[in-house]
Amino acid sequence: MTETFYVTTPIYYVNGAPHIGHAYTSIAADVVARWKRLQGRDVFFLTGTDEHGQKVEKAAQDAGLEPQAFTDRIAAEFEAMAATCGISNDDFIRTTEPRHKAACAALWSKLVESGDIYLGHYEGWYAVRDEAFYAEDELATNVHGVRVAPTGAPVEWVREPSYFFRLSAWQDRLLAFYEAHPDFIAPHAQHREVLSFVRGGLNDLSVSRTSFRWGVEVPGDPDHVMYVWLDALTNYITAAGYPDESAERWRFWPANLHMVGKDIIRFHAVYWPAFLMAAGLPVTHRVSANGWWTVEGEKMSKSIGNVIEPAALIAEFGLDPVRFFFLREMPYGNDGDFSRKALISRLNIDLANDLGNLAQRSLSMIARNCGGRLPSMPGAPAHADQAILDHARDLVTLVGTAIDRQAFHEALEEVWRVIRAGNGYIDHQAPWALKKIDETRMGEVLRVLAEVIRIVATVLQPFMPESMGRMLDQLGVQPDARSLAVLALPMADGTLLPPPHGIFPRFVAEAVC
RNA sequence: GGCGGCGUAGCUCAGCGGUAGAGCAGGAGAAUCAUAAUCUCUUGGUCGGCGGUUCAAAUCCGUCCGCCGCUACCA
Repeated sequence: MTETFYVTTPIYYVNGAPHIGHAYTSIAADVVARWKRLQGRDVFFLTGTDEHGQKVEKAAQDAGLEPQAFTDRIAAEFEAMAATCGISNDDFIRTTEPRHKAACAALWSKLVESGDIYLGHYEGWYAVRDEAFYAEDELATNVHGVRVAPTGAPVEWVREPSYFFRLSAWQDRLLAFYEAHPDFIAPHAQHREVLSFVRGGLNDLSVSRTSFRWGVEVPGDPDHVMYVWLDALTNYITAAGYPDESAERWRFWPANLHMVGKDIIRFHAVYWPAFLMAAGLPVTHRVSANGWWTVEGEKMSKSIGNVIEPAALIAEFGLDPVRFFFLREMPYGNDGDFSRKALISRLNIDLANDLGNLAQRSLSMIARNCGGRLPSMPGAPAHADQAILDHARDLVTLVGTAIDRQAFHEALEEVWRVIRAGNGYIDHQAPWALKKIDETRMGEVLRVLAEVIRIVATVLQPFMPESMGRMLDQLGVQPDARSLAVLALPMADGTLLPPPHGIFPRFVAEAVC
């Protein structure tokens, strides 16, 4: 039986339109999903939208719509974003779907049965304007003698009934879990922050609200709706069929990887494993947090007005260059900066000059000097032939281990070392000179290059599916021969190749007036 | 306040105990198959400051300076 692999994006909160932060996380998860498929794994890749909560209720009101109509609209935008970004998700889950509400209710009942949910009271200083509770020591008294939050909003003492999750009881078991699974939280800095947070002690978590209605109703107590994070996190098991553990998709649980933004690491690394353990379910293997994108060195925000929409970006530069840029430019565990200059530089130098041109110069020589047929491999490979072939073949392992650590930029850097070596190889071997003195050797050199490009294009498919598909087309590699396993087999000598066409045109900036 | 991260060539970063590295940018040369793309060589750093440990420190320890993150709900 084929080994399964279950990878998720976060479900995106529908209180605003998709931006490059959402697109980035989805593309990163997509690369993992596509890589695992290339490895031959049985992959389930999930994305979707988180549609409940007071903020959504309010955003709907502001838009003059019923919450469901509002979320239908925004959810459609996120589905469109997935399509625009070439996301290969196997399902798209919305938390307003009946299957999800059923899963939430089932999980809730399970947690009640296990004694991990109890009814109590939530009370504290609440600022209506901020929709947030504040601790006593955060408050100040203003000139009118009114108690106010740090934001200046007046607060009032609120006491409402609430269900609680007995999170405090899970501290030791969580710490034991982290110890037993040192790779559960990535990157390392996030791991430490979570650990320090849990070591600092955990309070029971309020998991229901009575102050608004837009949520999943608590079973047996319709005055309450579930806390949005309990609702939201459950999506990962809903899509696997929960509570039906005989469901066809249940074989994918536990998930292998939740890709998330660094702002929601805690929910995934603390609450989620606690909920799962309390429900007697196995815990996801790994939660990996990515950083933020700044734009031209500045924080991306609506007020600055520098929010970048993925669709516009892709329309201008093309999908694959944008995917490549995101994954190459964001160093694992850090924030990344988005700038037009950097994007154009990556497109022209890395894609057009290095990779595109390597393929074009190699393939056009085969087209013109070998009758467009793939020449034979060297009978006795020269040292230089063997060196670059070995280097290229190592990519399968190097890229694979980097992707397993979500170190996408390292994976790409490894591939580019081979591409640069390819350009060095062709220059040193100078097949255009060999043409006049040793046509057999010229053919061998071109075949080595074809082999290297084939490996490069194969391992880059998850990053740039469409353009690498075209590159493999030009190498005469059949669509069913593009997995990592097939790389072990040589291409067929004499294969007739289609005429080569440039894959990555240079981006020429419009003339500045 | 507590916990943690970062500070290395103009820029983005790797190295984390043993004669300072990569990519990009800059300079010189070569080549001409190719999307005027490529290749080779090269300029450039007292590795934030100061002290300590060590035969030897970007690399370990202390301290100071400067950024940044987390400290219960925006990817």
